[in-house]
Formats: sequence, C-alpha cells, structure tokens
Amino acid sequence: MSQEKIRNMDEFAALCGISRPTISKYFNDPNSVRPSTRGRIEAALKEYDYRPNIYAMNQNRRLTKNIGIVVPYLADPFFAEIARVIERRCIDAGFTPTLFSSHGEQGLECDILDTLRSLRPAGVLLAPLGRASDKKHVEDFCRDVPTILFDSNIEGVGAAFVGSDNFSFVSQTVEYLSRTGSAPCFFEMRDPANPNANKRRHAYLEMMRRLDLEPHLVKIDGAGWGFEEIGRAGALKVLKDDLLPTDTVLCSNDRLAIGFLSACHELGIRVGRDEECTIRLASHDDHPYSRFTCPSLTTAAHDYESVSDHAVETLFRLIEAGGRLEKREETLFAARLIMRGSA
Amino acid sequence: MSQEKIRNMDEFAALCGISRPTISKYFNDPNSVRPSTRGRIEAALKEYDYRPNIYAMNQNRRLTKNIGIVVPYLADPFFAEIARVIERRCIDAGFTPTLFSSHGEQGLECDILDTLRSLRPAGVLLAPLGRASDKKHVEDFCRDVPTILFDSNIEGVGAAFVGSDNFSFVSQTVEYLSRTGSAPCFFEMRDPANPNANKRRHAYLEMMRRLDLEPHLVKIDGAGWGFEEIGRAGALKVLKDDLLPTDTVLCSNDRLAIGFLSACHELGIRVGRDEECTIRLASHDDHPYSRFTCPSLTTAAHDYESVSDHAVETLFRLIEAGGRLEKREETLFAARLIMRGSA
DNA sequence: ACCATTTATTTACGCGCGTCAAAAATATAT
DNA sequence: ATATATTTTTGACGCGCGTAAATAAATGGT
Repeated sequence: MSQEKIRNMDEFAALCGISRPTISKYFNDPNSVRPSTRGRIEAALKEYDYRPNIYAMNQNRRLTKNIGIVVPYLADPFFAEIARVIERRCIDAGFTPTLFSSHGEQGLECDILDTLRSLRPAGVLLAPLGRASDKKHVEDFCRDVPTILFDSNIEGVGAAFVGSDNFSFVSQTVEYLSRTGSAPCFFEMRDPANPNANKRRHAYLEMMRRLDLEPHLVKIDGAGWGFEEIGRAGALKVLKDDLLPTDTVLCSNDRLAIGFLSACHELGIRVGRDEECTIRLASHDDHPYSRFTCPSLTTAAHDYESVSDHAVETLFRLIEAGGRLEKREETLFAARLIMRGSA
Repeated sequence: MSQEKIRNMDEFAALCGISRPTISKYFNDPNSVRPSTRGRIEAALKEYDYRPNIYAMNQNRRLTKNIGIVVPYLADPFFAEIARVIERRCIDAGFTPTLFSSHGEQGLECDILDTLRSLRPAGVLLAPLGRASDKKHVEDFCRDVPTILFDSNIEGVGAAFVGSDNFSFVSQTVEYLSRTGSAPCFFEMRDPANPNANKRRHAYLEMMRRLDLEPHLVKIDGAGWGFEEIGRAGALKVLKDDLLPTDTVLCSNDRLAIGFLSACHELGIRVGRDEECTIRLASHDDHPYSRFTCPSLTTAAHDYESVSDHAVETLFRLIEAGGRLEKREETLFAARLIMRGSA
C-alpha cells in the first residue's frame, strides 16, 4: 500500500485516472457506475486508502446516510441487546447508525432529539421514555424527521410503531399460572414510567375476568429506572407485612422479578414449583439474565428478532418512500412463554 | 418564538444585528465575545431557534468537538454503566460524545476505529477488546488520534491508560476469603479475551504464595462474551465431576460467578457463609446485578467514578496539550471489597 | 460499420461555515 | 479628554464535496 496521504477526492480521482464526479457517484452508490470503472476505483482504494470527508459529503447531500437509534436506558440489557441487533441491520444496509441513550431523563431525551435533528439523519428508530417523554417535543421531532417508534408507543406519533403485544405476554403467563396452580396476583410499580406496564396491568385484569378469577394488584412504591432495587424493596415490604394475597406472583417485568427473588432469598423464602417452595414467580420480557437467576425465571419472551427486523425494515421502507407512509402502521409481535424454574 | 426558519448563520447574524464572524466566534466559545454581545445573541437564540450546521462547522474546523467512546461489549452492564458516566462528563464539558460498541468482534472494532478516524474527533476513550484486538490497527489509530485507553491496557499504545488495579482486587478477596475460611481456588476461563483476566490469575498466584497457601486454578472452556453461560456450563461440569479442590471459589469476574450460582442452584448446592452452605463464592467487578443474585455476591468493586473521571480528565488534558502527553501515563485505581451473602 | 443508448468527463456553481487581515467601533486606563 | 487595548465589522477566500448541463466516449445490437 502506498503511503502518500490523499487530501481530497480530486487527488484520488487523479490517481485513479477517473473524473471526480464519477468517483462521487461511486461513493453514493457503487452500483451506479460501470463494473469496469468500479473495479478500477476499488483497486485504487486498496492501494491508497482514501475515505471521503463525511462532513463535506453530508453538508451537500439533502439526506445523510445516518440513522439515529434512541433507547430510554442503555444500562438495561434488554435495550442494549435490541440496540445491538438494530445497529447491525443498519450497518449491513449501508447506513451509519448512531446510538443514543436517554438515561431515563426527559431533558436528555429532548437534547438527543435536537442533536439528531441537526444531524439530518435519513431516519430514526426511537424507543421513547414513555410517560416521562416530553410528548410535544417528540411529536415535533417526528414531524420533521422520518421516525419509527419501537418498544413503547405514543399514539399517533411517528410514522409507525413496532413492538410487542403486551396482551399476548400476560395472557400466556396468567393462563399458564392459573392452569398449573393458584391464580397469580400482579406485582408492579405504583407509578410505572413505561406505557407497556399499563397495558400489562389491563391485560392481567382482562385475563382474570375471562377466567372468572379474582384479580389482585400489588402496587409498590419507587421511581426511576432502578427496577431491581425497587422490586426488592417492594417485595421485602410486601413479604414482611404478609400482604401477598396469593402464593403465585406475576411481575410486570423481569427486572422487578429479579429484585423480588433477591428479597425472597434474603427472607429465606423458597421460590419455584417444587414441593418445598412457598411461592411461584413469573414475569415478562425474557431479560438476558432471567435464565441465570436462582431459580431461573419463568417468563414471556419478546420476539427480539422480529421486533428489530420489522422496525428496521419499516424504517427502510419509510426512507425509500421519502419520509411518509400512507398511514401510520402499528405492528405487534406475540410473546413466547418460557417455562423455567420459578413457576 | 418566531416561526421563520433560519437557513444559515448569515441570516441569523442579520436578525441579531451582529456580524457573522462574531456569531461564529460565539458558537466556538460563548465566552470569547463581550458579555453584552453574548446576551444579544442568546436572546435572539431564544426567539428564533437556530443551530449551526454541524457538517459545515466540522468541515472547516481542524478539530471537531466530538469525542468517541468505544467499549468492547455494551450489552455488559458494566460497560453500559461506565459509558453512561463518561458520556455525561463529556457532554458537561461541551463535547459531543458518540458511543460505539465492538460487540466483541475484532472486525467491528477495526471498522469503528476507521469510522472514528474520519470523524476527526478531538479525542477518543477506548476500552479495547484486549487480546482479541487487532493490535497493529489500534496502534496505528492511536498514532493519529488522541486516545486514552481504559479498562484494558495495551502496553505502550495510546497516550495513557486508566483502569483498575487488578492486584488490589484479588489481594483483597483472597485475603478475606482465606482469613474467614478455607483458601479459595480460582475459577476462570481457560482462554480469557480480557487481559485483566490474566492479571487477576497472576495476582491470585502471587497472593497465595505470599500467604503460603497452595493455589488451585480451575480453568473452564468457552469462548465469546456470554460469560454467564460459560460460567454456568463450566460450574456444572466441575461440580458434577467433583473437580472442585476447595469449598471456597473465587471467580475471575462477576459474570462467571452469576453463572456459577445458577449452576449451584440447579444442583441444589447452597452457597454462602451460613452453616448449611457448602460453598463460598466470591468474585470481582461489582457488576450492577451482583447485589441481586441469590445469594448476593461478595465481590471487589471497581472505583467506577474515579476511573471514568480520571479517564475523561486525562483526555481533556491530552486535548488541551494538542494531542501529546510528555510521557505515557498509567493510572490504576484500587478496588473496594464488598461483603455480601455469598462469602 | 453504423446508429442508438448508456456511461463518463468537463466545467462550473453552490453549500454553510472557519478564518484571516485590515478597518472601525467600543471599552478601559490615565 | 486622550491614548491604549480590546472587541467587532467588513470583505474575502477556502474547505471538500454534491450536483447539473453539455459534451465526449464507450458499449451493444444490427
């Protein structure tokens, strides 16, 4: 490989023996030039490693090849995992994804959207904070930038929503639990930030009604995104005060359940479906760690693959269509029940 | 707020009644203009919301205000957490951090460095893959871009390294374990990707030598970043075949320990320091979930704050110094022993 | 070998901002 | 009030690339 530093596209074009506009065309779409030309360019690319100045490129393109990925809380392995898959899909499609985490803060989410707007991305995949989002700010953003919402929906905002079907999660866990033992109570935060939590509560109540069982909501205090600690503290209180109406507990999500398990262990309460266990515990999300808890967690799994694939595909469709879809789409994927040791 | 869209800095300057170069100066450093001027600009900024085109800005600046943050595996909450802290520090200092994850893949790490190079960042905070890194590629990158390594060191590469003192981790756990019970064996992957793992093994051997105890290394198979599963599978094998030389186990890191605990639960083996427990387990890292395991994990905690603060501060110093430090710095922070239920 | 079609080249302009030098305006000190 | 130092303005150039129109060359089918 030659060691000369190439300053710009003009120099590189000269070294190729090809005109600059053709080189420019190549970088915008390698297939838009004749195969023989492409070959010559790529040969030169091997020899002198030249990369166009992205800032100059993006300044003049009406749309960049950037894609913004925004999640509410990256320290939650669930989001880290889905972000990873989405990122990969975008790269494979020739885009440049940039990952942002709102860290559970409204202000930061707004800042990220502002930054993103000035990055003029081709499109954005946004998992909003939910109830904690500045709805108007998100709405304004989605009007200007082609955006797909995922994980948590905001009615009417964005070109489409792709997520999981909360009813399918809860119906399967409730059905399974009540079929194999006593009916579950529903363990959740009093004031959940994520709209999925509300959907799950409603699904629980609806399922219990259908099965003609008496519903019990166990609401615990706590704010923020430290769900494990909130679940642990809530469970300690509930267990100590003997406030649990049943021996079967269905947590709104796995992170609460992880905290619940921790509290049980602390109090010497055994969880599982064996004889000597006094509590059965199930949950929702199939958090990456839920298979390693003690006992491992019976839960309803997101269809990660489908959600991320469909979100990305929808975004590409949206981009191709010039930023507008005929009408707002909502796609929900069903859960898969994963039976493990805890229930 | 007025609704007119401002197209460029010229228009905004006209609306302010201030010349464009002064506006430009303001955006580069708000304190470089007279307070009265600054006031007028900021008043106008409230009224018409204008933001300079970042692409045009960065094209002409010799150095951008971007900072790259690269971690080996973002789905590991340890890295997610440290990335979060670092990100925040950079934002507060007026930089624009961009987060990248190598997802444990050498190729991706190289791609990220290439992308980063063309982003012309002011500086980069890089936690390399370690042994899996393409050392030459990283070295070349560090020659061109001001880079601070963190978490895992590559000798002589980058302007500085900031990390944790592995000896301090292991010395504390080994000392504690052997003082309060039988001496620990060391449970680790046969072929660890992270160089810290090797340092920890050496520290274990050295500590055992100093305490005049017989060391036992328990090496398990497995590759990749799914440490929990590797730990679980390894522990299952070791426990079933009764290969454990002692009743006290020290895991190289918490994620292996989480897998170990899972295996113990599966086999009905009780872990902890109580009478009825047969195994004591300790580990290193203070992984965000280690307080919620059953039992909670006795571990040695990173000084997250100090590592991230010092890494960021060193990077700022490096940037101010124009990209060169007098000599390569290495800073290690001591661990803090966290005693919990498992040992 | 011819013509129609596709592809590449030439030339030139514009994008939005950084930056520089010289001149003008303003602030601070005496 | 005057001299000096600081800040702002004016005017102009350049950055590296996208893009468009007109022209030239290459291709491919007959």
